[in-house]
Amino acid sequence: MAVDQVFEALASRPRREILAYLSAQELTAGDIASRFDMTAPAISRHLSILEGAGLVSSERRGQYVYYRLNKDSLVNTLTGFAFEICPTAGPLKRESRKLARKGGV
Amino acid sequence: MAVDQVFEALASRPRREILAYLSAQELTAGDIASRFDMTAPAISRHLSILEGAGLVSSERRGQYVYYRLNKDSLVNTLTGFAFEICPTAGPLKRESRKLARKGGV
DNA sequence: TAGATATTTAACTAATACTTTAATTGCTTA
DNA sequence: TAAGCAATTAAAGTATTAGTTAAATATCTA
Repeated sequence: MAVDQVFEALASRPRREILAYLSAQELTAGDIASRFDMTAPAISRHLSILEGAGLVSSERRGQYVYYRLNKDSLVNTLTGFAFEICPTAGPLKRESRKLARKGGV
Repeated sequence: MAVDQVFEALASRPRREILAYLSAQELTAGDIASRFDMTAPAISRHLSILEGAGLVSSERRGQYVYYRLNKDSLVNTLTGFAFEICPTAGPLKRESRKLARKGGV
């Protein structure tokens, strides 16, 4: 797993915001660009960094390129790191309880 | 919470390694520097970035400055972000189950 | 107090990253 | 095929970052 690239990719607020947008639905590059005060090439670069880190995937459908979030990749990297640094920290355990109560698998 | 600073701080392999070292025990700046092929001033900078992000704390005791990990800060930020992006992703739930089974509070 | 050790700050250099404009590629449709 | 939209790549400039050495600050000890 490309931990270096993941953390590098996350070290940018616009890139984290892109992930947040993609968490709700897949979007075209243009959709994403329209949500930022930034040129299309700039967004394209950010997207390629996110894709290089394995955090998103892209698929061309006709004229458009659709991007979607790779949720497992993101969560695996973050929790993997968190557990490595801090195997039994409180907050994560609290989240765990919450999920367990909800019956989340 | 300074999410920006946290992710900025984590976007550096040596800084993540420092956190890993500190996860086991508190260490002086010199202890840490001796583990890297880097000058003391460079390490000092890394430490101040980590401290600025709230990920570590420092305390001078006599001649030495001891650094320790702020576990909650790290885990809160990472899991907070992971849950924001991806509230019910598989891996985290898997970790949750594991912890629940162990009886981890 | 003088000297030695630990750490940080300052000043500088080299390498990276970000953004913009301009040019290019891929696809659609008239 | 030509025109037009979507998206990326290329080129170039600016800004930020990481690292170095040298100097300053803090503390300990002889």
